Amino acid sequence: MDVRHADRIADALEELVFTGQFNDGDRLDEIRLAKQFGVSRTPIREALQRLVASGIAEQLPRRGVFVRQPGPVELMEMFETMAEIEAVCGRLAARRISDEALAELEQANDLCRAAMASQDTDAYYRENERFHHTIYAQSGNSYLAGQALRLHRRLKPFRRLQLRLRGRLAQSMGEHEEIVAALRSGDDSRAATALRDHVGIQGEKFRHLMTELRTAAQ
Amino acid sequence: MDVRHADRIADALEELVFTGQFNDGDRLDEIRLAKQFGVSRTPIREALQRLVASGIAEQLPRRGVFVRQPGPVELMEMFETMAEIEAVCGRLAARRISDEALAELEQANDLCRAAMASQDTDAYYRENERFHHTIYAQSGNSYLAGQALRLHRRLKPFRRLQLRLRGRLAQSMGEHEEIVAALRSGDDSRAATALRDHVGIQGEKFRHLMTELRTAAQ
DNA sequence: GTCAATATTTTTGTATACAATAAAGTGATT
DNA sequence: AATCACTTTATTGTATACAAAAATATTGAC
Repeated sequence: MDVRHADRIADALEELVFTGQFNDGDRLDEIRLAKQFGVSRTPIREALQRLVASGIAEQLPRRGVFVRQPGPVELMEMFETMAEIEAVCGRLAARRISDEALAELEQANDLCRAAMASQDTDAYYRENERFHHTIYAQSGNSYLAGQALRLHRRLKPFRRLQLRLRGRLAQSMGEHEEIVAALRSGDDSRAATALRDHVGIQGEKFRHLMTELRTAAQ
Repeated sequence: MDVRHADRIADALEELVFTGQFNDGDRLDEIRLAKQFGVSRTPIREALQRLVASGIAEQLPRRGVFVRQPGPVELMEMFETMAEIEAVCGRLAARRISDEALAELEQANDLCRAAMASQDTDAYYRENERFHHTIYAQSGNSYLAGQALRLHRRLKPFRRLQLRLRGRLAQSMGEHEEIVAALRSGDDSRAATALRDHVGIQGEKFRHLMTELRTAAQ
């Protein structure tokens, strides 16, 4: 457990931002954070650099670092990008996926279904993540998979809100099955479409995300 | 011109890595760099953090920061990802592009052609970039456009090698015209395919990139 | 009381000092 | 000669000190 303070603090700050402990535009005060974490400014500044690099915060030279929560527009753009990237992963995976991975997708779906039945939200999220991560990996392009993973993580706190919608879980499960079927058949454009529609936010999903965002902001 | 040392140094180091002044695995010695740039270790360390964040270098805790040049496999993956992301930009742009932007694409193509005729390599690169950046922007998704731009920049040094291939420029111009035609017709899948094929590396292009890489490594 | 000019405080950015860990060197033992 | 323990050196990570810029407070004129 001998990890650099800077890394530990960066993770902690990320978590704080993601869980809504900071509002958009809040200044991340070095001295205050240093006292809070019981370290000097140096590791705090390194951690802040990491937040800036990952787009969670913004740096104004000689002014400070400010948290930057995505607004509705940017959030929509990020979800659209995620949908398109997952579609690409699916397109490539349809031609490259292994039988083992197909089995893993189905297993993840089974466990998702079980989690849904037993109201085990955590398990559902875990298996849902495994499902998507497997598709990223099966794109056969680890750079692309890394990018997908990165954005997936960035959107995590917002996806959480989204899935509370009544009946959404059952619909999501059906979409997962269509995705697996498309991948199994090797139909790349079908897989791309299925994933794009699954991840994308339109119609009811969009309306719901907006209301959730409004309430979360207060 | 009152810019932070750390930012200036990060840009300089990026440039040094991109222009091949460092080999894969080279350690970026803080003390040496500090003397070289005439500053203390502090801004050097901030700059190194930025390189690590952007994937140009890797950090091993309590060991140092090492430059990480992509090998042939990762490079192919990055080019494939670039091709797919450009395809996505094209797919979205086909439905969203403005008449002004279409005119700008054609102007960029005209200037590309002129640059080709007068052997003005710099002008060619400049207009080629404008062509692609315009398509990113016309995706109507500024987050996606930002990601595309980021990867485009990362691949810049390698694209330079690639385009030296005799006759490649003329072929590239033809592909540009097909892309514009697809965008003008609003045919999203045609635009996606045209861009994917244009950016992707297959057949002769692949073989050529590999030999260029081999010679560049020495 | 308001506004501008100036002084004070705060905060960032950089330099330096120090502590902890890893790497390199040294010598004894087999 | 090779290997292991131990010492020395070098390098990273963190703390602190200082300089410069920005933010804030204070003073004085009107």
